[in-house]
Amino acid sequence: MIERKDKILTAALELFANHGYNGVSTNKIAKAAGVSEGLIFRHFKNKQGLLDAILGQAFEKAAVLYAHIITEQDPKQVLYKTITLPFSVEKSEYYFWKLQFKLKWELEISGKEKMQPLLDKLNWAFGELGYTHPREEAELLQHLTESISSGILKDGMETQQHLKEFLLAKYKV
Amino acid sequence: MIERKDKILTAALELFANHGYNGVSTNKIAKAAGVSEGLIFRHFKNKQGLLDAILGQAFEKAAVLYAHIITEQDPKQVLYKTITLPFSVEKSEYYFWKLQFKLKWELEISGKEKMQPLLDKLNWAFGELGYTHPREEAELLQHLTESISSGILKDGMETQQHLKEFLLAKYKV
DNA sequence: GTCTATAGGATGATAGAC
DNA sequence: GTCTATCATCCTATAGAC
Repeated sequence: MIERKDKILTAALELFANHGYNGVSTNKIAKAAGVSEGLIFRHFKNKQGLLDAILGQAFEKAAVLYAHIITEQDPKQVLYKTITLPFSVEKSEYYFWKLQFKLKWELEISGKEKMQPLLDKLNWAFGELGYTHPREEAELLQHLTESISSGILKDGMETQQHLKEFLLAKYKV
Repeated sequence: MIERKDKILTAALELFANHGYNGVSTNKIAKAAGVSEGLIFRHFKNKQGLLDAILGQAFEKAAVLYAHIITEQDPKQVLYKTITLPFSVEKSEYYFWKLQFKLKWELEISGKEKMQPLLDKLNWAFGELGYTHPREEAELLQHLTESISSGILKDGMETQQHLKEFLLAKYKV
């Protein structure tokens, strides 16, 4: 039995991911979830509380993905996993992922702190591999995966697939 | 004498760039411009019309910047101008630039077509310079400038400055 | 061109019954 | 937990006077 609270969360996630926070009313969310509007406020206090609940879920999902890279001990594997990460996101987590990018611009929620450990790990990996400017290489690769992710979300994974192969060859991993 | 129509455009640009299209009401725009709300609808028909007018201005500004690169005949200079472009945007055009990124996500206005001639030019330049995969190199560099632009808009130009030097050295331009 | 006033509807949020 | 009814506020847009 699917709880109504979860139906609200699922409907809100999809709507927020597709139309942004300010682009979706609680009325629309209630209708999409097949639930009365008042119930949203019972469960989440207000609209912002609903968003926070979804963001909490997103944070957990992201932490799992990042842990795979941060705990990796082989520097070449760190690069490999970083490059392939945008291409390995599950269909079921697609909306969580899109929401991150949407809110980063709409509400200027940066999520920069969450990326710092990843940047540090890349820095370490490039150093281990003998690159002369590991810090800059790390920032560059992070910028690349960021923009490739954006490309996947906007135009589909097929349009970026060839860049994965190209990057893996370029970094020899 | 500054026309009231321009005051509306200026105020709306700043507000849209900072809070997004759905995050700003015509009431707020009117107050920021020191103008009656009704005047907005006289001049621009509706809120969307106001946005379209601003987007028209933004398009013109962008076309000028891109023309500098597309008309360039020296392949090395094409790379140089592409890399330095995000760092050469005028303070006065900052809001236009930020608005592009905001709307790309909020309203899913891609602006992809506008970038195609730039991508073709980069493709040509990398080919001229003897790169074995000019198409992929072009897409990679475009992704990089896209993400560096994003970084400048979010965290300031200082935070990305060292990447400019690093990229110029990397591409030997 | 510009303002004031206002219509008509949507929005976030609450109260009370079941 | 859930729904219905409702409220005060805000929103886009229009009408009419100056």
